[in-house]
Amino acid sequence: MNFSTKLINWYTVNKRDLPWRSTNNPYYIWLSEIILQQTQVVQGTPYYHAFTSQFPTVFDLANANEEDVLKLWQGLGYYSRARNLHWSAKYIVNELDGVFPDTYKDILKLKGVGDYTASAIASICFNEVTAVVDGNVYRALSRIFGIETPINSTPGQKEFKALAQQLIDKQQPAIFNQAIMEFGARQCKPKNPDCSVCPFKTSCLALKENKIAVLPVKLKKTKVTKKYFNFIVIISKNEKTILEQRIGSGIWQNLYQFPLIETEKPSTYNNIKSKIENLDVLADMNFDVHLYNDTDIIHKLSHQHLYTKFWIVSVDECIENGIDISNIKDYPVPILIGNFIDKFNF
DNA sequence: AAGCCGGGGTC
DNA sequence: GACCCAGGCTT
Repeated sequence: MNFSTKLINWYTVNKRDLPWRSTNNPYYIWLSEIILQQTQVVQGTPYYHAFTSQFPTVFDLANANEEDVLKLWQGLGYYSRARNLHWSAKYIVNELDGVFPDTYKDILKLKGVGDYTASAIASICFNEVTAVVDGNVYRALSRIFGIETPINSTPGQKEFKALAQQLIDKQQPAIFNQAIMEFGARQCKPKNPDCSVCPFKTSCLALKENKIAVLPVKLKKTKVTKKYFNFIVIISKNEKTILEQRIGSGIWQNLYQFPLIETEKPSTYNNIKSKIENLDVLADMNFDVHLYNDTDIIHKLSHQHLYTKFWIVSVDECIENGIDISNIKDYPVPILIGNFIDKFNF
């Protein structure tokens, strides 16, 4: 039995019933693929339902405000995905008359769509024979074929793409692509896979040579840096607070946050209080400062650990700028801020 | 080629 | 703690 037949037989028996498997509509497949980039199915599924419900067509998404798209994306992370998704929806509507591109080459022109996502959409929706290579495929192929080329190197990416393209079932590329990803996710798992029930157990080179735990090979790891964040939560007499939109480069682009004072080292009360006094919005005002969280909240991103303090600043005067606290949940915020807003009793 | 970009889960 | 996730963009 050849590779594809073995794989698809396994898939037929073991596949999950997932919402996006019941459609070939490229708009829905696109939504699912963007949502699932670097995201597990269990985490992404609620967002898939939310997006298809709130934006049933590409026109609905294109007509939305970016802020509404970010709000719906809140909590999922990698927010450039949401901004690019919105950009591409407008591009499809304005430049393509709302017709979704139907070839790998044209799908690749969408922002936020790279080789993997273009291959997935082109094969699943349009039966184009373009092999997908995601984290699951890297793991499965590196083990079955005993390939030790680092998967995050340029030669590795080319080698695995070529191998997948050679293996793909040209009669049913849509099924093959979904099958190999599902196989990597459910059978050829990162840790402790049950190789005794694997359809490739007799031929898998990694199993034969006891290399399951060391494959796939990956080049180094990005080192994590520590940052010290102080969020200034202003509460005025007229029940307003200040939210600022993050602009420019860096994390959480275009999301909102309380005014942020970043320090080189853990801050002290006196240290922060003097900096709060210099905030323009509080010029010549009397206020009281107290620390909300006794111990730092450590928010972990992929390459930063944010040691976070929330400082509550009560102002016994009215402020003119700022937003009504009653409307605070309308703004898209990073989950670190969102958790605080949910817990804090304004 | 290397660094950056989230949040949640497993082991 | 280390590693992973239906990756892609910027420098």
